[in-house]
Amino acid sequence: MLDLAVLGLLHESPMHGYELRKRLTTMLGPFRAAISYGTLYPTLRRMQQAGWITEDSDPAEPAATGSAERPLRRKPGFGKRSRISYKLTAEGKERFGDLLAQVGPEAYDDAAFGVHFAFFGRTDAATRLRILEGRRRRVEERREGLRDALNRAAERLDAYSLELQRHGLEAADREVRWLEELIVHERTGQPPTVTTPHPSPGAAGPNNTGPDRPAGERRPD
Amino acid sequence: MLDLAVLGLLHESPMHGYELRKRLTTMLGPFRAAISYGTLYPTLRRMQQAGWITEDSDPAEPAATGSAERPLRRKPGFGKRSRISYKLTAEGKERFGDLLAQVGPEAYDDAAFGVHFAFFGRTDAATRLRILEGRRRRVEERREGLRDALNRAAERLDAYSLELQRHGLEAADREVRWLEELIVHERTGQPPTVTTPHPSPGAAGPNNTGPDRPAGERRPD
DNA sequence: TGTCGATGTATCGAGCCGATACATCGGCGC
DNA sequence: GCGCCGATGTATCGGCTCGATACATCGACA
Repeated sequence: MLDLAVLGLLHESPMHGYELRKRLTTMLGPFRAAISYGTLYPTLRRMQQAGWITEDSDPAEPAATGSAERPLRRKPGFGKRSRISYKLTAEGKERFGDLLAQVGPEAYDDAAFGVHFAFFGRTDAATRLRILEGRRRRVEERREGLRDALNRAAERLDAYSLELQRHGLEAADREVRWLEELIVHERTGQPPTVTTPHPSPGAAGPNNTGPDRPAGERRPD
Repeated sequence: MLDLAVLGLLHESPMHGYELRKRLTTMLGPFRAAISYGTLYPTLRRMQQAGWITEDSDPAEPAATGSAERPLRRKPGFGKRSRISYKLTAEGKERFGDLLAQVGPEAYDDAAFGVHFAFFGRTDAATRLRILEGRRRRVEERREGLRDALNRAAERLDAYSLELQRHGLEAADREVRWLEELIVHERTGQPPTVTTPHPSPGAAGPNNTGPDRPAGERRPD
């Protein structure tokens, strides 16, 4: 889950941990609370050891400002810049493509679905459809469970528990309808968000005209 | 979080782990996926060591059915009953009351809020209001974050990310409105769920007429 | 008789979180 | 100029939690 998100963000441009966390938080906003540093930094180290990312010594200011050698931060009271930028390796890009294409049941969980969806612009149409339908089935099961609980145990529950179940049922129902709309749009080749204030002319639209694009190697802008 | 839920369920009647998990799953349905046994059993052991619960040797069938010895599970091929029922101790009831009354910021997280809400029938009115308002503030913050992200970065995001943010924003907005209704009902002394199919006459209604009831010792039925 | 799914208890490795610590930098008041 | 403070930024630790897995029992159905 986190791997895919980090690889996708670093695919756009190199970044350091702090910035990465901010982007992750907004990206996962609807589904998770936030990513802790206690999660992010071990993940970065693990991905570095796997060879998917490397430390990038200076992304924006390539030390050309003067003769100052910028000795790095490593030991406290010694050294300089405190930022460590990470960038994708070739293996990292490959890994990103693999993770985008392979869709297991774990892709239907709240957070994982959000990440996959956020990268739909780089995903081929067949995979998009599979993910949307798998997610729909997942939420439908949840909805039926709620509905059964409401019908079977209505008398045994007090008013507050009842209201909680009712609220959950409504939310699940709403998400199913949302997914259904998206699936229809996918099938007819329409991009989503026809109601968005900014139609984002041309450039930002996903590649939906040709189905089954290879889903790798696509410049963000 | 789990502690409160388990104590609350065992407060109604003794139960074994499997049953406990099923009830927890429906109770937390709207907010979490499910509680794993790898979470539940260590929690039960911890609560047992803390003295809040004890093993109950036979709740429904007190071995009076006959001379059949019901070989237990303990060691394979040795021993007796396979179910282990747990019940609350006096300390457990006390602990439950404490957890119900004390409301920190952790009570506003998705899952914890759901648990607190499910036990509102045993919570005094002042605490109910504090939890609802805290939760509202929490969701409002999330909503504003989403709104800002949508306004600031609308051009930089592709259509799918945009749609994801929009969907999350709508969900947050809806929950805020739901909370607001509940708060109004609390303030005017009305119980929730006026739109429920079963009005549940009398018996199941929470004690909302008298504010600041001591929030302990109340038979479920 | 066999075996299959539901019930039931239990553990393990790995992931993840909240709290915490510490360092740097720019701006603001004085 | 100077100190303080909040935002930026990296990092670790203990403990909770999950998914996978193992194993045992029981009723049903062929």
